[in-house]
Amino acid sequence: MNNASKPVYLKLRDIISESILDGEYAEGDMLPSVRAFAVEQGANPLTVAKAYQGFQEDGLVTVKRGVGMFVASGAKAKLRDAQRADFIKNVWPPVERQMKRLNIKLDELLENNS
Amino acid sequence: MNNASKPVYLKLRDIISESILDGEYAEGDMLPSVRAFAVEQGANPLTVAKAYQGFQEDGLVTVKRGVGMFVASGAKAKLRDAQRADFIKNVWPPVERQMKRLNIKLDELLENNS
DNA sequence: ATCGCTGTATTATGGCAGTGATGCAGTATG
DNA sequence: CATACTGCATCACTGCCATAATACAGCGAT
Repeated sequence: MNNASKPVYLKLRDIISESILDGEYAEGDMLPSVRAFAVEQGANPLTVAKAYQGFQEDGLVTVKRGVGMFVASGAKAKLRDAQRADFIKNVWPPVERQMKRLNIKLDELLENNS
Repeated sequence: MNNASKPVYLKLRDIISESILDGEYAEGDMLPSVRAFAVEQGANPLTVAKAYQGFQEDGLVTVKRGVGMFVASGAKAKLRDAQRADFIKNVWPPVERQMKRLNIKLDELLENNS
Protein backbone atom coordinates (compact mmCIF):
# COMPACT_ATOMS: atom_id res chain seq x y z
CA MET A 1 0.00 0.00 0.00
CA ASN A 2 2.18 2.73 -1.31
CA ASN A 3 1.76 6.46 -1.14
CA ALA A 4 1.43 6.63 -4.89
CA SER A 5 -1.77 4.62 -4.96
CA LYS A 6 -3.62 6.76 -2.45
CA PRO A 7 -6.53 9.04 -3.22
CA VAL A 8 -5.40 12.59 -3.81
CA TYR A 9 -7.20 14.10 -0.86
CA LEU A 10 -5.44 11.66 1.47
CA LYS A 11 -2.05 12.46 0.01
CA LEU A 12 -2.73 16.14 0.52
CA ARG A 13 -3.73 15.39 4.09
CA ASP A 14 -0.41 13.64 4.62
CA ILE A 15 1.52 16.55 3.19
CA ILE A 16 -0.16 18.95 5.59
CA SER A 17 0.36 16.62 8.53
CA GLU A 18 4.04 16.29 7.84
CA SER A 19 4.42 20.01 7.36
CA ILE A 20 2.84 20.67 10.73
CA LEU A 21 4.89 17.99 12.46
CA ASP A 22 8.09 19.26 10.91
CA GLY A 23 7.27 22.79 12.01
CA GLU A 24 6.96 24.16 8.51
CA TYR A 25 3.56 25.44 9.51
CA ALA A 26 3.83 26.49 13.13
CA GLU A 27 0.86 26.86 15.43
CA GLY A 28 -0.97 30.05 14.60
CA ASP A 29 0.29 30.07 11.05
CA MET A 30 -2.14 30.27 8.22
CA LEU A 31 -2.30 27.29 5.94
CA PRO A 32 -2.17 27.87 2.19
CA SER A 33 -5.56 28.84 0.86
CA VAL A 34 -7.65 26.19 -0.80
CA ARG A 35 -7.10 27.70 -4.22
CA ALA A 36 -3.41 28.41 -3.73
CA PHE A 37 -2.65 24.92 -2.46
CA ALA A 38 -4.68 23.46 -5.30
CA VAL A 39 -2.54 25.27 -7.85
CA GLU A 40 0.65 24.37 -6.02
CA GLN A 41 -0.19 20.68 -5.92
CA GLY A 42 -1.85 20.50 -9.30
CA ALA A 43 -5.13 19.44 -7.75
CA ASN A 44 -8.68 20.63 -7.71
CA PRO A 45 -9.70 23.24 -5.10
CA LEU A 46 -12.57 21.02 -4.03
CA THR A 47 -10.22 18.15 -3.43
CA VAL A 48 -8.04 20.37 -1.27
CA ALA A 49 -11.11 21.51 0.65
CA LYS A 50 -11.96 17.90 1.30
CA ALA A 51 -8.47 17.31 2.60
CA TYR A 52 -8.69 20.32 4.91
CA GLN A 53 -12.10 19.26 6.15
CA GLY A 54 -10.78 16.43 8.25
CA PHE A 55 -8.37 18.68 10.10
CA GLN A 56 -11.04 21.05 11.31
CA GLU A 57 -13.19 18.13 12.40
CA ASP A 58 -10.29 16.97 14.53
CA GLY A 59 -9.76 20.46 15.92
CA LEU A 60 -6.30 20.72 14.42
CA VAL A 61 -7.04 23.90 12.49
CA THR A 62 -9.16 26.92 13.27
CA VAL A 63 -11.24 28.37 10.49
CA LYS A 64 -11.63 32.09 10.19
CA ARG A 65 -14.17 32.45 7.48
CA GLY A 66 -13.16 34.91 4.86
CA VAL A 67 -9.62 34.94 6.17
CA GLY A 68 -8.11 31.49 6.12
CA MET A 69 -7.37 28.35 8.08
CA PHE A 70 -4.87 28.49 10.91
CA VAL A 71 -2.98 25.79 12.74
CA ALA A 72 -4.70 25.44 16.10
CA SER A 73 -2.91 25.78 19.39
CA GLY A 74 -1.66 22.40 20.54
CA ALA A 75 -2.19 20.93 17.13
CA LYS A 76 1.34 19.65 16.81
CA ALA A 77 1.26 17.63 20.01
CA LYS A 78 -2.26 16.43 19.32
CA LEU A 79 -1.30 15.31 15.85
CA ARG A 80 1.84 13.67 17.09
CA ASP A 81 0.01 11.71 19.77
CA ALA A 82 -2.67 10.57 17.37
CA GLN A 83 -0.13 9.42 14.83
CA ARG A 84 1.96 7.66 17.45
CA ALA A 85 -1.08 5.79 18.70
CA ASP A 86 -2.09 4.85 15.19
CA PHE A 87 1.41 3.71 14.36
CA ILE A 88 1.72 1.48 17.38
CA LYS A 89 -1.75 0.06 17.06
CA ASN A 90 -2.19 -0.30 13.31
CA VAL A 91 1.09 0.13 11.47
CA TRP A 92 3.73 -1.67 13.45
CA PRO A 93 2.04 -5.02 14.23
CA PRO A 94 1.68 -6.13 10.60
CA VAL A 95 5.19 -4.88 9.87
CA GLU A 96 6.58 -6.93 12.71
CA ARG A 97 4.60 -9.97 11.66
CA GLN A 98 5.94 -9.72 8.14
CA MET A 99 9.49 -9.35 9.40
CA LYS A 100 9.11 -12.51 11.44
CA ARG A 101 7.57 -14.43 8.58
CA LEU A 102 10.28 -13.35 6.13
CA ASN A 103 13.03 -13.60 8.72
CA ILE A 104 14.13 -10.02 8.21
CA LYS A 105 16.44 -8.74 10.91
CA LEU A 106 16.64 -5.14 11.99
CA ASP A 107 20.32 -5.16 11.14
CA GLU A 108 19.56 -5.28 7.45
CA LEU A 109 17.40 -2.19 7.70
CA LEU A 110 19.36 0.16 9.88
CA GLU A 111 22.31 0.84 7.64
CA ASN A 112 21.12 2.77 4.61
CA ASN A 113 19.93 5.95 6.28
CA SER A 114 19.88 9.45 4.93
CA MET B 1 -3.86 1.47 6.27
CA ASN B 2 -5.13 -1.52 8.10
CA ASN B 3 -5.75 -5.03 6.92
CA ALA B 4 -9.42 -4.56 7.63
CA SER B 5 -9.80 -1.81 5.09
CA LYS B 6 -8.27 -3.75 2.22
CA PRO B 7 -10.24 -5.02 -0.75
CA VAL B 8 -11.33 -8.60 -0.29
CA TYR B 9 -9.33 -9.98 -3.17
CA LEU B 10 -6.12 -8.56 -1.68
CA LYS B 11 -6.87 -10.04 1.71
CA LEU B 12 -7.41 -13.41 0.07
CA ARG B 13 -4.13 -13.00 -1.76
CA ASP B 14 -2.39 -12.40 1.54
CA ILE B 15 -3.96 -15.47 3.08
CA ILE B 16 -2.70 -17.64 0.23
CA SER B 17 0.76 -16.08 0.36
CA GLU B 18 1.07 -16.72 4.06
CA SER B 19 -0.17 -20.28 3.69
CA ILE B 20 2.46 -21.00 1.06
CA LEU B 21 5.21 -19.33 3.06
CA ASP B 22 4.23 -21.20 6.19
CA GLY B 23 4.23 -24.47 4.30
CA GLU B 24 0.55 -25.12 4.72
CA TYR B 25 0.34 -25.52 0.96
CA ALA B 26 3.56 -27.22 -0.14
CA GLU B 27 4.88 -27.08 -3.66
CA GLY B 28 2.90 -29.41 -5.88
CA ASP B 29 -0.16 -29.22 -3.66
CA MET B 30 -3.46 -28.19 -5.11
CA LEU B 31 -4.90 -24.96 -3.84
CA PRO B 32 -8.50 -24.93 -2.70
CA SER B 33 -10.84 -24.58 -5.64
CA VAL B 34 -12.24 -21.19 -6.39
CA ARG B 35 -15.66 -22.17 -5.16
CA ALA B 36 -14.46 -24.06 -2.10
CA PHE B 37 -12.23 -21.23 -0.97
CA ALA B 38 -15.04 -18.78 -1.60
CA VAL B 39 -17.35 -20.69 0.72
CA GLU B 40 -14.61 -21.11 3.30
CA GLN B 41 -13.83 -17.40 3.37
CA GLY B 42 -17.37 -16.17 2.90
CA ALA B 43 -16.46 -14.47 -0.35
CA ASN B 44 -17.61 -14.54 -3.92
CA PRO B 45 -16.05 -17.13 -6.26
CA LEU B 46 -15.19 -14.38 -8.71
CA THR B 47 -13.36 -12.46 -6.04
CA VAL B 48 -11.34 -15.55 -5.22
CA ALA B 49 -10.57 -16.04 -8.91
CA LYS B 50 -9.30 -12.50 -9.07
CA ALA B 51 -7.08 -13.17 -6.10
CA TYR B 52 -5.70 -16.34 -7.72
CA GLN B 53 -5.11 -14.55 -11.00
CA GLY B 54 -2.10 -12.62 -9.77
CA PHE B 55 -0.36 -15.79 -8.64
CA GLN B 56 -0.48 -17.44 -12.03
CA GLU B 57 0.74 -14.25 -13.68
CA ASP B 58 3.74 -14.37 -11.39
CA GLY B 59 4.30 -18.05 -12.12
CA LEU B 60 3.70 -19.05 -8.54
CA VAL B 61 0.92 -21.47 -9.39
CA THR B 62 0.35 -23.79 -12.31
CA VAL B 63 -3.12 -23.97 -13.74
CA LYS B 64 -4.51 -27.25 -14.99
CA ARG B 65 -7.76 -26.24 -16.52
CA GLY B 66 -10.63 -28.38 -15.39
CA VAL B 67 -8.49 -29.80 -12.62
CA GLY B 68 -7.21 -27.10 -10.32
CA MET B 69 -4.41 -24.76 -9.44
CA PHE B 70 -1.18 -26.14 -8.03
CA VAL B 71 1.65 -24.51 -6.17
CA ALA B 72 4.51 -24.25 -8.66
CA SER B 73 7.94 -25.63 -8.05
CA GLY B 74 10.15 -23.05 -6.42
CA ALA B 75 7.17 -20.92 -5.55
CA LYS B 76 8.02 -20.66 -1.88
CA ALA B 77 11.50 -19.24 -2.44
CA LYS B 78 10.31 -17.02 -5.24
CA LEU B 79 7.51 -15.66 -3.10
CA ARG B 80 9.81 -15.15 -0.18
CA ASP B 81 12.36 -13.25 -2.24
CA ALA B 82 9.70 -11.09 -3.85
CA GLN B 83 8.17 -10.22 -0.52
CA ARG B 84 11.53 -9.48 1.05
CA ALA B 85 12.41 -7.17 -1.82
CA ASP B 86 9.05 -5.45 -1.65
CA PHE B 87 9.33 -5.04 2.08
CA ILE B 88 12.77 -3.47 1.94
CA LYS B 89 11.95 -1.25 -0.99
CA ASN B 90 8.37 -0.20 -0.34
CA VAL B 91 7.29 -1.06 3.18
CA TRP B 92 10.18 -0.27 5.43
CA PRO B 93 11.25 3.19 4.18
CA PRO B 94 7.98 4.96 5.02
CA VAL B 95 7.82 3.13 8.32
CA GLU B 96 11.30 4.28 9.21
CA ARG B 97 10.53 7.83 8.12
CA GLN B 98 7.45 7.88 10.29
CA MET B 99 9.37 6.53 13.25
CA LYS B 100 11.92 9.30 12.88
CA ARG B 101 9.27 11.93 12.50
CA LEU B 102 7.35 10.76 15.54
CA ASN B 103 10.48 9.92 17.49
CA ILE B 104 9.44 6.35 18.08
CA LYS B 105 12.22 4.15 19.38
CA LEU B 106 12.48 0.46 18.70
CA ASP B 107 12.49 -0.16 22.45
CA GLU B 108 8.83 0.79 22.67
CA LEU B 109 7.91 -1.76 20.05
CA LEU B 110 9.90 -4.82 21.00
CA GLU B 111 8.39 -5.58 24.39
CA ASN B 112 4.76 -6.53 23.97
CA ASN B 113 5.21 -9.48 21.67
CA SER B 114 3.34 -12.72 21.37
C1' DA C 1 -19.23 50.80 -0.90
C1' DT C 2 -16.06 48.26 -3.73
C1' DC C 3 -12.59 45.04 -4.66
C1' DG C 4 -10.09 41.02 -3.70
C1' DC C 5 -9.17 37.62 -1.05
C1' DT C 6 -10.88 33.74 2.09
C1' DG C 7 -13.91 29.09 2.84
C1' DT C 8 -18.28 26.68 1.54
C1' DA C 9 -22.48 24.65 -0.85
C1' DT C 10 -24.70 22.97 -4.93
C1' DT C 11 -25.19 20.02 -8.80
C1' DA C 12 -23.50 17.20 -12.40
C1' DT C 13 -20.29 14.20 -14.76
C1' DG C 14 -16.62 10.77 -15.90
C1' DG C 15 -13.75 7.20 -14.44
C1' DC C 16 -12.50 3.33 -11.99
C1' DA C 17 -12.37 -0.48 -8.50
C1' DG C 18 -14.82 -3.96 -6.10
C1' DT C 19 -18.27 -7.17 -6.14
C1' DG C 20 -21.75 -10.16 -7.84
C1' DA C 21 -25.01 -13.55 -10.90
C1' DT C 22 -24.88 -16.40 -14.73
C1' DG C 23 -23.23 -19.28 -18.13
C1' DC C 24 -19.49 -21.55 -20.83
C1' DA C 25 -15.23 -24.48 -21.40
C1' DG C 26 -11.92 -28.07 -19.97
C1' DT C 27 -10.92 -32.54 -17.41
C1' DA C 28 -11.37 -36.73 -14.69
C1' DT C 29 -14.26 -40.58 -13.48
C1' DG C 30 -17.83 -43.89 -14.09
C1' DC D 1 -22.10 -40.23 -22.82
C1' DA D 2 -23.19 -38.37 -18.09
C1' DT D 3 -21.89 -36.35 -14.11
C1' DA D 4 -19.37 -33.48 -11.23
C1' DC D 5 -15.85 -31.19 -10.43
C1' DT D 6 -12.29 -27.62 -12.14
C1' DG D 7 -11.08 -22.43 -14.04
C1' DC D 8 -12.69 -18.59 -16.75
C1' DA D 9 -15.34 -15.00 -19.55
C1' DT D 10 -19.13 -11.77 -19.98
C1' DC D 11 -22.24 -8.40 -18.35
C1' DA D 12 -23.98 -5.37 -14.88
C1' DC D 13 -24.48 -2.98 -10.48
C1' DT D 14 -22.61 -0.13 -6.87
C1' DG D 15 -19.88 3.25 -4.48
C1' DC D 16 -15.92 6.16 -4.15
C1' DC D 17 -12.84 9.51 -6.14
C1' DA D 18 -11.86 13.43 -8.74
C1' DT D 19 -13.20 17.11 -11.45
C1' DA D 20 -15.96 20.94 -13.15
C1' DA D 21 -18.84 25.23 -13.31
C1' DT D 22 -21.07 28.28 -10.50
C1' DA D 23 -22.73 30.70 -6.83
C1' DC D 24 -22.82 32.26 -2.17
C1' DA D 25 -20.96 34.15 2.37
C1' DG D 26 -17.48 36.31 5.49
C1' DC D 27 -13.51 39.40 6.20
C1' DG D 28 -10.08 43.24 5.29
C1' DA D 29 -8.03 47.02 2.85
C1' DT D 30 -8.57 50.82 -0.28
